[in-house]
Amino acid sequence: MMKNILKQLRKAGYRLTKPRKQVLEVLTFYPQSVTDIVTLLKKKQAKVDRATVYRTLQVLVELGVVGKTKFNDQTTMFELLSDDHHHHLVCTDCGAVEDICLDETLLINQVNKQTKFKVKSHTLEFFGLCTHCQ
Amino acid sequence: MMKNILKQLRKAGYRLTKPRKQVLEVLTFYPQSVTDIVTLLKKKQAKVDRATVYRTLQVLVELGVVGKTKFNDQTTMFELLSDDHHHHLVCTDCGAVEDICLDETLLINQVNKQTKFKVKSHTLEFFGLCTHCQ
DNA sequence: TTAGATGCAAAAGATTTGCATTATG
DNA sequence: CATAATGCAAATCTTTTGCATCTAA
Repeated sequence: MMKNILKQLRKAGYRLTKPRKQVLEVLTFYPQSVTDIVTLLKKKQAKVDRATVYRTLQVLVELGVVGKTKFNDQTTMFELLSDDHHHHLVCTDCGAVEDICLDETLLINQVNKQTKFKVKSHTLEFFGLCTHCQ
Repeated sequence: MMKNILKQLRKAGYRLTKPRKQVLEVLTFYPQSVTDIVTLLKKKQAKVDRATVYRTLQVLVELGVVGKTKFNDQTTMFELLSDDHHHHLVCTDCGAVEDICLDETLLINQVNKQTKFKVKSHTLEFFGLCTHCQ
């Protein structure tokens, strides 16, 4: 998995530095804030500057390896992207995040029918109550 | 329209102050950043402090009169909500925003079928190229 | 060896908050 | 007239940037 990402980085002309590997080590398939990531790095004794974390995430998002999502409050979240294109169910009570796979072709079709706008990407998040909190 | 909002404010126990009315005057049905709003207010000679703009927007969002959206970059956007529940087509080239009305019941149904999560709200934005920029 | 990457510190934004003052109801 | 709301300034937080130093290739 991560091996693969490292290859992609190289292919794109980026160096495989220690900080970059360390950031990749703490990234997950669920969304984390920059602060989450920095905290995890500290816990692992990995001394990576916050600015470097930002720079690394920027590169990874560019490569399409990491997704950048905004939740309803303020926070920007980052997560590793798997092959399955999924969305989030965010609990507004406890903050838990569930993944869900949806078929959006119907939606995209609606857009194409209504306008000439060329859709390249989209964001879709759901907010509500998880099983625990309802 | 705005009369109606003022009534809602009153009913909720808020005072109809000059700053609140002035903010409402510059709000639109398309998304604007706080800076946009502050600039418009200045143009109109309305002296409303940035902090007051934030506080007012917070109240209006709470009342469900104003929608708060995040676009892909960084900026938080605010817009008056009309009765029609619509979504945005954001041009990644020129920044233009089109509205579009979609029927998401199919989507919500998919969610309900797959999980016990209780969906209260959702966000859905599309990014791509407008007719001009493609 | 050398250009790209990092750390650090400072800058730039965005948002929030405390408090004395103002003005709505 | 009581108190909710405002303006102002300061405090926080998030993200970006300049630059000297370091390091992967």
